[in-house]
Amino acid sequence: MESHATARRNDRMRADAQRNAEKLRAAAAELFQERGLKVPLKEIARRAGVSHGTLYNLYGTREALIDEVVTDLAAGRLDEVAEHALSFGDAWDGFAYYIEKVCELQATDPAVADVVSGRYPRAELLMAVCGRAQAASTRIIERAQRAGSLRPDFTSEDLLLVFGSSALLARAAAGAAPGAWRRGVAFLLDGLRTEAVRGPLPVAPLTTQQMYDVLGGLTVNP
Amino acid sequence: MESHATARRNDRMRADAQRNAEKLRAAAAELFQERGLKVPLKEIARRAGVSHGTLYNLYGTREALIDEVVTDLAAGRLDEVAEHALSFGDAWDGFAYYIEKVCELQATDPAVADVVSGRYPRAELLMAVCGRAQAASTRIIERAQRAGSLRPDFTSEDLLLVFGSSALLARAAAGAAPGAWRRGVAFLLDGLRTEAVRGPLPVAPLTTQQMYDVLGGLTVNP
DNA sequence: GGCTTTCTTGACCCGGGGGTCAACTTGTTG
DNA sequence: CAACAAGTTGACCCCCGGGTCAAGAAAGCC
Repeated sequence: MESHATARRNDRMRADAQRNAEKLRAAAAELFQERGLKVPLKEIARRAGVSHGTLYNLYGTREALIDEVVTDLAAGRLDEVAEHALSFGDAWDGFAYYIEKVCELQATDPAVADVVSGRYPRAELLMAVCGRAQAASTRIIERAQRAGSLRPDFTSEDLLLVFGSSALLARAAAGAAPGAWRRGVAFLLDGLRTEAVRGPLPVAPLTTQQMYDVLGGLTVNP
Repeated sequence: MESHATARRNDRMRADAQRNAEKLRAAAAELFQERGLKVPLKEIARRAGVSHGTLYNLYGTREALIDEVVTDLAAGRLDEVAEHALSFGDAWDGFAYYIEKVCELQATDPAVADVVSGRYPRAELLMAVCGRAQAASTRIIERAQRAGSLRPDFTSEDLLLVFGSSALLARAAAGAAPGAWRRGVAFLLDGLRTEAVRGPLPVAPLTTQQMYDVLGGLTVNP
């Protein structure tokens, strides 16, 4: 069984259908970036100037639309940040850059925030992006730890949780205090240096599975 | 004009109304503690074994119910923690105790989390509690700063934001990784000591108003 | 016990979001 | 240009949560 959108694009679609698909892509991109990945589908259709029935017909699910519209953009930006972080001469600087930049991306683009932390597990391409990002951050973390500047008890699961809560904070503060998240990140970074360590951590690190579960709940619960 | 619930309790209510009010209080207390202050009112009525119409009749608004049921409990616990924090010989230890304890309260009781961070600004008594808590944390912070152990650029607004995001994290992690928040708090505390400071913070502290706005958005947006 | 007043009930309204589908339009193709 | 297939539309369904209110039940008072 083929995925909805994929099947459609391989076969030849009628011209108007192609136009509509394009309008929907554009509208979705806009709204995802403005308000995150869970904007009402009907609203996307409305902005595209198309019936919501058409959206369902062309994409079938929100996840297909996400894969179509958001994944590449997010992937590009995240990869770029990770790559640049690894190019720093000083491992700590690279690590700090990575955290700040990712948090900044999240703060300026709710869609990215949802990619990093929100979790749309049914969006396959998206999940691939997450996997790559996870691998990159592990490299960045381990590099900084090998250099002795990042505390050794910090794990990449911790990092994801940092991203998750920073994203929430940034979103809540977007109107009243854009940039507030920078203070939080700054406090945290100061606490992540090896010299700042004052004792063992109170609980064991999360497993990857636990981390996914937590992230999943982060944007769902409220 | 008198508030709904207050007026009702001063006049003599019919016996069955009193019983229902009590059943509703009990159900609300349970559900608020289980799932936070925004459980559906109809569900509270259901658990109380009463029509939702009765709930509206007896309390009128969610806020009145919150004031009736949650405020005292939350106030008691928060006051107690603050008081104990100030009784520590070492100012830093008191500060650290305060943060950890409040976060723990939030993690074990979603209602408290909503009191501390979620914001129900129409619940008057609740807001009084928030004011007291705010005052207490200011004292705790300033004490630790005077002792030289807490970094001087940390404000009570920062503290509230810490509480806010910790609450979200704790709630998301409640199932998969209870206690995960402790790692976050530990990292942060290490970053809040004066010795950890590595430079000036990137942005100015929030005003109290900004902080309220942010907190308000924290539990609303997702 | 009857009569009044108070209270409770549940059907009903609203809006919002997700999702489906018969009837219609409009491309496309011979 | 006609006829068929492809695509579109919007009315319709669902569930949920908040909120109201006329009718009926129950308490209290004499």
